[in-house]
Amino acid sequence: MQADSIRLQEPVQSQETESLVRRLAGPSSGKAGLANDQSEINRIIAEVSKGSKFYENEKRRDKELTERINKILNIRDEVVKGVDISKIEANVDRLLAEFESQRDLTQIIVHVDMDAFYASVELLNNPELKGKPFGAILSTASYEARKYGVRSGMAGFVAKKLCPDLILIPEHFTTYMETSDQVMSIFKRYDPNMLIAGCDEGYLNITLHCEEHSVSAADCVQEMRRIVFEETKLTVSAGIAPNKMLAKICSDRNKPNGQFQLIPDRKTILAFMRELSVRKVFGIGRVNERLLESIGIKTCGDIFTHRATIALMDKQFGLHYLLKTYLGISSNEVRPPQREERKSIGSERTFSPLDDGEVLLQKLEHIASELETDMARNGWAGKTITLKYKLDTYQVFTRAKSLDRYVSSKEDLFSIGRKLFLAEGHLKLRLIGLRVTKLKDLRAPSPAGIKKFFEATTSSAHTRRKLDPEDIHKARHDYDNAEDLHIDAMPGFYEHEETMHDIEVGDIGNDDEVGALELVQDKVKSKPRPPVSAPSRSLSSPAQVCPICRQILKVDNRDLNTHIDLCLSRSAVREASNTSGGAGATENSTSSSTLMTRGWSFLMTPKDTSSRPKKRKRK
DNA sequence: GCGGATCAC
DNA sequence: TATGGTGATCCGC
Repeated sequence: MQADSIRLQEPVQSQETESLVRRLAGPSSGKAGLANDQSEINRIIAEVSKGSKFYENEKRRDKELTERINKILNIRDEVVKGVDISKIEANVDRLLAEFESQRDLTQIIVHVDMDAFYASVELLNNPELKGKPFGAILSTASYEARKYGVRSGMAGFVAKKLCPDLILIPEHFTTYMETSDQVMSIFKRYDPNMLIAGCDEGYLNITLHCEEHSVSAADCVQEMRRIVFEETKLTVSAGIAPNKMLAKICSDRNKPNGQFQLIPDRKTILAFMRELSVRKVFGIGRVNERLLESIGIKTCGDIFTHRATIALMDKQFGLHYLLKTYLGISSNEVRPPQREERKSIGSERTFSPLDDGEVLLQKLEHIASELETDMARNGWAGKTITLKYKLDTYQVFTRAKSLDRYVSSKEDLFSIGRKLFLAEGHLKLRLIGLRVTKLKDLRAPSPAGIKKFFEATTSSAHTRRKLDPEDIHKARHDYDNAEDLHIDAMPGFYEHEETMHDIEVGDIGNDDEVGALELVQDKVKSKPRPPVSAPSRSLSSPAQVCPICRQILKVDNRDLNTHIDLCLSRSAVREASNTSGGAGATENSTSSSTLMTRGWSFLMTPKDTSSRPKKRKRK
């Protein structure tokens, strides 16, 4: 077969090609949904994309990632040299035991997830589409279309190539939002305190409901799904588990129109996690998947196998996060996002590439105007303005300015944005946007007058004038109305109350070493290249001295830094394996525990919504 | 404080 | 010909 001969030749091609092809398949591939033969689909996507600016950008990023991986592998090779692995493992195992002791199996958490939500709503309103592959660019694809590899976010012409019969329809955003509200209100009957996480999913804690109605979790969810279907004709999938991370993974298990329960039993959970691909875990995307893969971690079970490596490279991998993932432990706190948790508000627009400064300024002015409206409607002002732009090459840059006063008017937003923009010189852009951070809540009660607060809330926030349809539309669109938040918030899977300063795995560094590192980092040039042209990189590499090993190196700053990383790891490891009883005598372990807790270098920790320890076992 | 990167939806 | 918008977080300066 021809396919075979092609496959035989494949390994000759660089890994780069393989990973690039995967990258092009899009961010969602592998996360959820079909597990069918992706390779042919990926091949088509790569072929059709080839040569475009988008493709070139993906290629560049893929190359950078490959370099990053090589660097990590080098560090790992150095770091494991001559260390007592079993000793490190023993320390990790103590950490695991500590986490284990905090496991909470008492809550019944449900993750509900509408099946192909937008597409399903379209089907209701246009039954003609039934059984046909259709999609709306950038927002949805029916299950039939997904079979062909069509994904949301995909360029129309690529989608058409995958599925020539694809029907493209306009999207009806307001309808989706109204339907979403309808569905959410049903969920709220089971948990009025639920967390809405986007327009088609949410988390519920049904512990109380099940107790009060003497009903099992499975029956409760079954009923909830039935009622949603009866009232809206939409199907929903659900996962039942003792925490948010597990519930979310479970809701994907029997999709579409199914539910899956992970019984709250330690052994069951461990067995479940052992086989689970790390890619399914919230917070692990395409990049982290590849980084983990590079050190042999594909499933959550592999985390345990490689726990020593991870511990030695906590900075790169985030030991605590991965250990909790391996154990299937995460936050089980369910509550709506609070207004004061809001960190930024922004607006941005993509257009066909443009290099006329005047026209770009007009775009910027329009953005400023939209942002003003948005901020006014929701009662925000802010101190820092960030300009964002994307070149026609798809490279993204941001430029920020902090002020000594709060702003919210279009005039302020535009004039600051314009300054930032003009400082960049001549650019060819495909996107421009503004974001405001350091927010002040204009609706927050003033510290001075409680009375004022009371009047304000009763008149404007709670019993405001009747909503007209326009208002509903807008409120849905911009997520943060007082009561009914539709914020795409981080569910906050992991609480890392770091109560374990007494446990150390690889005591990374003493203060001297930290100091040395910082000293060097100060000298390192900031790497972002100037956006337009300007060849980056200094050409020659002056000789430099490593502050740790005193070796003289003829390398540039970046490589020097890599070298120092190695040196630091090495000495840290020596120390860790030389120190007998590493954990015992460290009552005051500020430096190491700081480093430990800070080690989230690339595995983003979903936000820890502090607060309300449900049943903290220890203080 | 700033800028780049990653991630979720 | 052609690949989104909003918000969050973390790291390394």
